[in-house]
Amino acid sequence: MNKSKDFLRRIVEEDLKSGKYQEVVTRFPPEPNGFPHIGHAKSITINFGIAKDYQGHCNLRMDDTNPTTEDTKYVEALKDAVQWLGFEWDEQVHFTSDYFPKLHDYAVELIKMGKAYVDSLTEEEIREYRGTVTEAGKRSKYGQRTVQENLDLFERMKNGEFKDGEHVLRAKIDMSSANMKMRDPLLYRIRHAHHFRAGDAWSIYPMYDFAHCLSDYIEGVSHSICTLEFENNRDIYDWVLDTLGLVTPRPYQHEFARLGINYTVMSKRKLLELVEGGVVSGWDDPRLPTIAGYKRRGYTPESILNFCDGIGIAKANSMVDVAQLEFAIRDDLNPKVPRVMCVLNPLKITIENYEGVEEIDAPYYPHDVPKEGSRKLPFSKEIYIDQNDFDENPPKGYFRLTPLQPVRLKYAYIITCKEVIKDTNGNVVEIKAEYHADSKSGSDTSGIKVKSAIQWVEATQAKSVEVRVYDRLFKNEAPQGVEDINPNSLKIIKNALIEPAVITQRPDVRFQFEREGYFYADPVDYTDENPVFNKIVGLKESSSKKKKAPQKTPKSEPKKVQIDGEVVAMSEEEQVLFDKYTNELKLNFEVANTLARDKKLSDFYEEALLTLNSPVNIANIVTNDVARALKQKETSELKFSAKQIAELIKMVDDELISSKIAKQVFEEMSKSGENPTQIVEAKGLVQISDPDVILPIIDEIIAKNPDNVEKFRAGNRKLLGFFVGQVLKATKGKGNPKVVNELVSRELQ
RNA sequence: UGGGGUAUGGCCAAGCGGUAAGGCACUAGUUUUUGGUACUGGUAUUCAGGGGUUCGAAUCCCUUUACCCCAUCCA
Repeated sequence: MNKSKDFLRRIVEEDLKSGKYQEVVTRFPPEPNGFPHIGHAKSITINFGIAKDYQGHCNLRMDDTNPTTEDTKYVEALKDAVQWLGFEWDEQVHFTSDYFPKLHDYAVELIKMGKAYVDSLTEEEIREYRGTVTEAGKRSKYGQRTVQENLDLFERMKNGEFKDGEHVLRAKIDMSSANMKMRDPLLYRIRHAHHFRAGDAWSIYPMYDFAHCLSDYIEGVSHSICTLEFENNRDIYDWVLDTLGLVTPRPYQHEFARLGINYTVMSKRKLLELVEGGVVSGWDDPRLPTIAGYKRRGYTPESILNFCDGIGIAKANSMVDVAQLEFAIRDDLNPKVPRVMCVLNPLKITIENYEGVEEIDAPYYPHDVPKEGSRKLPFSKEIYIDQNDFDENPPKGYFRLTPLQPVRLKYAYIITCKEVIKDTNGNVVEIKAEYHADSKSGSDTSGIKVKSAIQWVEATQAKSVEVRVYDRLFKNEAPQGVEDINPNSLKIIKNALIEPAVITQRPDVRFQFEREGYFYADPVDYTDENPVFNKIVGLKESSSKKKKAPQKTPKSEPKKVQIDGEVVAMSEEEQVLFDKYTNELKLNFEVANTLARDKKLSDFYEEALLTLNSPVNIANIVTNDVARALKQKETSELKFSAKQIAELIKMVDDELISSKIAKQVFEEMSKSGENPTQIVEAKGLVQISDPDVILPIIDEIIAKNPDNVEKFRAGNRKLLGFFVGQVLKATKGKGNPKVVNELVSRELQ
């Protein structure tokens, strides 16, 4: 139960530990312009889950900055989703629109700072001026406007003096930024539209990039968690808060990968298409990946939560297999719901040697579900079984009823087929059978061996019900649109037959129809007169039962050959350096190449060489470790000098310390800037090479790990690293690894 | 093409220089009056490819490749 933490929780823990925040505050910030889907559920479990885990809190905030697309019906759906999943928000639901006045004031402040201006270019011009990903953009001439002008214009925008699109407010950042998002992003636009909450009070509305960070700040959010596609927006997020001088504690944005599931679509646009195009019956169509859809289908909140928990949180775009979701719901329902019998495709059986009626007591739960409850099953000479449970010409390995193979009617008797009656088309329409009176379940003395027990219903008392059998909405793993719709995603069975107790006793709303799957009494269409059940998910089927299993070829794909791209040629200058390094200094090709191509590195290297003539070892540490430090910083920002590196390598050359220790010292040095010799002395890092000291430690480790020794001797050579590591750890890293390695392998023989 | 990300089994995903976790899927067996469940076992000589550093690399360095995001007055 030591499940490792995801990267977000790790960040939160660090921030709490370092005192950056006293309390973690997150938020779930959907735009109320569509129904929430399971991707939102992931976000909800992350945001509310983290708040819960660290005793913080999470706000539910409607990001309602675009009056033309949003609607209050969506906020209800969003609230419902959060509640259904079992989370609570503090006091009230927050709305970005509540902050419009504050947001406006911040905008004015920015203008006064000369950091925002009113632009009056047309929409098209703005696009042109923005440039492209490879070409810089250029600032509009309106960027020259004075603070006074901007203030005045912005005020008049607010007062509704202009038409939509006449002006916008933009941040004054950098029109040539490599990050397109930073090319003077729009902050406010004019919209003479009715806002579902703010009414007609505003004629200007803030853009996402301006409103979101400030709303987070206003609410005291500590960790603003969003999906990957906002990575580029993080720069604006920081810019706005920094520019306004909104410091400690202020929120920081962190991104995770959104959820993708195969055989379905998740984008709001595509979902909307399906709903509006009438492809599905509505936002709560049970085939949709919407929360409303899952809810209507019969999924439990627990199953969704467990699913979200199971898939993890990371930054790699991924596509989760629906099988994982199906597992979550089966796993949740299996120990909870009553088992009942329902025949989906009825086939009449007449038991010729049975007379009268009886009632059979049958438990609602199987032996492995520790729950109580039972019902009476009527039994008579006329019953129905499922068409699939009889086969006149069975394939090998068929367990159910055949002309030659008897079968048990679950909880009741064993029957044997006597006659198969067909219609004019050759379809089996009825079976005449005989039952074995001494085979009654629980007191079977017949000695007949059957391979299966099947579900059945008594003909006269069975209730006719409608069963809606759902399958995946799309036939493709990564569907593009309606052309990929699975034509068989909904099969309505009007006259399925169910045992009477289900309708009369109503022991639950969710059931397992034995040997079929899990079903849910449809919360909308179910009535006592016309009961309707939705199939939630089928039972898992072992491969032997699957008819024509869509056998996926295991793998055996030829290994992909990866083409190497071309490396940029060296400049003349670099080439000279490269030749010198390989020929004179005898550096290996790769090291020389790295050094020669990087001016910062080669300069640093040459300087270190001045102090110590150990070209190879210095080259190695410079290309590997110094290079890492230099990735983030300039040479001048480094805490250590080339001279100190030389000093460090001197110790390695003198075998005073191992290269492993050298790395450790290097880390220390790059943090503190202390002299390497001092670090070595202060920490007593001088290496131990004396076998007399090392041997006892090795023996101890060997004595402590007898099973690993055995495994090693059995041929698991990888364990050598384990032992060396243990010994090195015991010497606090001071053991001479080369010596330790030799001694360990000798001792283990 | 500039910038920002990401690559670990069929699908997710841990791992942060010292024995490649776990779940789903798959598979074999045991139990079973659900071809369900439960239980037990099997499934990566290898971490996108190639080099380098190191006694030791999925982890550090160099390099190549593939995929995703950014040029809405959407969020």
